Amino acid sequence: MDQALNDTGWRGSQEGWLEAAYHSLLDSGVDSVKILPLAKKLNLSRTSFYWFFKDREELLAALVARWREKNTGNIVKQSEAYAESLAEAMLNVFDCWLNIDLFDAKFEFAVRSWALQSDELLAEVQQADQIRLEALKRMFMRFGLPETTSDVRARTTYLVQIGYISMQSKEDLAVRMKRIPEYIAIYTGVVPQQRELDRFFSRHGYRPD
Amino acid sequence: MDQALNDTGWRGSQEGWLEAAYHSLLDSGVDSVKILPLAKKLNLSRTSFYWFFKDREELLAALVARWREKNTGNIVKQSEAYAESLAEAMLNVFDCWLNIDLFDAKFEFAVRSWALQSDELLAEVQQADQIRLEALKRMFMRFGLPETTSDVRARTTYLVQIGYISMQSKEDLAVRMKRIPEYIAIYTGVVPQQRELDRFFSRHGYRPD
DNA sequence: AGCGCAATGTACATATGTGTCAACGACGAA
DNA sequence: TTCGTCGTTGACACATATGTACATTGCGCT
Repeated sequence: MDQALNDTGWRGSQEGWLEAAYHSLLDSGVDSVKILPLAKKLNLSRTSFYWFFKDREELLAALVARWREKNTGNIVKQSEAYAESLAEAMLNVFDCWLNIDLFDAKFEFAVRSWALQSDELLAEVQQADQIRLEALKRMFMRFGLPETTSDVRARTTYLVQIGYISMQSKEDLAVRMKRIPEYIAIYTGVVPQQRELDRFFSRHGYRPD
Repeated sequence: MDQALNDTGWRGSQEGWLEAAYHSLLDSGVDSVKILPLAKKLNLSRTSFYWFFKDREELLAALVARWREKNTGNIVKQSEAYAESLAEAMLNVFDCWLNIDLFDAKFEFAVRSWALQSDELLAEVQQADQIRLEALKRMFMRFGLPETTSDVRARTTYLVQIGYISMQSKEDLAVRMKRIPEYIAIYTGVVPQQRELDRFFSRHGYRPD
C-alpha cells in the first residue's frame, strides 16, 4: 500500500522530513513548508513529525542551516582558486553558476524570498552577501585593479548572478555558454583566451560547435 | 470610535483595501496578504471586504495589475529617451533605479518572490523580463554595438538591478551615486563625461563633494 | 422626514493548520 | 520472555483563515 519505499531508512527520519521540506521550499516558498502537507507527501502521520523536530520552527532553522553550509563558502573558495589571469580567475567563479554542487541557485532564491518575511533571516542573507562580495573584490585586487573598480566589478559579477536566479529562467547549457566570453569581457575588461575558454567548457561537459 | 476616516467620509474603499494589501505584500510577501489581518490594520470588519472584491483572488489579481502597469513600461520608455551618447542613454535608464515613481524595486521583488508559488504569475514575470531586456538591447544596438554584445550588456544592466533589489540593501544615495560612473563604464565600455554625470546627479538632487 | 442603498457588522459553516497526549506495535537486548 | 526504546498513530484542543446570509447603520436625495 505504501508506494514510497523505505529501503534506505529514508522515509521516517529527520533527513526524510528535511528533504521533503527542502523540495517544498524550492518550488513553492516557505509558506508551503507545512507539516500536514509534508506528512501527506511522505505517507506518514502528521504527528510523527514531532518525534524528530520540536516544532515547525526547528524544521525551518534546519533548512537555513543547510543553505548556510552549502551556498556560502564555495564562492569564496572558487574566487581564491589558482589562476594565471583575471579571465581565468573569473571562469573559476563561473563554475559556481553552472555546477549545482557548488551553488544551489533555486535554494538561494527561495531563501532570499523567505527573508522578505523574517528580519532574522534577512540579516543572515545580507551577511552572506557581504562575505561573497568581499571575496570577489579581493580577487580583482589580486590582479592589480584599483579598489573602487574592484568593488563595482565584484558587485556586477555577483549581482548579475543573483538577478539571473531571480528570473527563474531555465535556458539550456549551450545558450548560456555562448554568452560566457562576453560576460568575461564585461566583468574583467579583458577578452578571455581561447585555451582558457576551452578548459572551462570542457570541465562543464560542453563542446562548442 | 472610528479613527481612520478618508476623503469621502467612508472608511473603506476598493483603493483602501488595495493599498493595505500592497503594503502587506511589500513587507511580508503574498502569504501575508490575508483579509483578516488587513481588516485589523484598517480598523474594519473583515466581511466588509466582500463588498469591494469578490474574494481574495480578485484582490491578488488587482495587485498584479498594479505591478504590471507601474513597472513594465517605464524601463522601455527610459531606454528610448533621447541621448547623444551611449553613456547618456545608460544614465537615462539609471533614472529608473533611483526614482521610485519610475520603478518600484520592492514591489518588483515581492512579485518575483510570489511568482515562486504561482506558475501563472511566473509566466507574466518572465514576459516582463523579455520585454525589458529587448528594449535595453535595442538601446545598445542604436549606438552601433553588435547584437551579441548588445544582448549580454543588456542582460548585465538589467540583472545587476534585479540582483540589487533582491539583496534588499538600503544604502543611501551618496554611496550609490559614487559607484555610478564605474557602472556606466562597465556596462557601456565607455567612461561617461563629467557634464553627463553632472546632469544626472542634478536631476536626482545629489551634489558630489 | 424618511426611504433607499452603500457600507459595515454579527453569526455561522467550514477548511486547514499547529501542537499535546496517551496508546500501540515492532524488535533487539537482558 | 519481558522490557524498553524507537517510530508511529488517532483523538483532542485550539488558532487562524475564508466565504455566505442576514441584520444594521447612516448619508444623500427627493
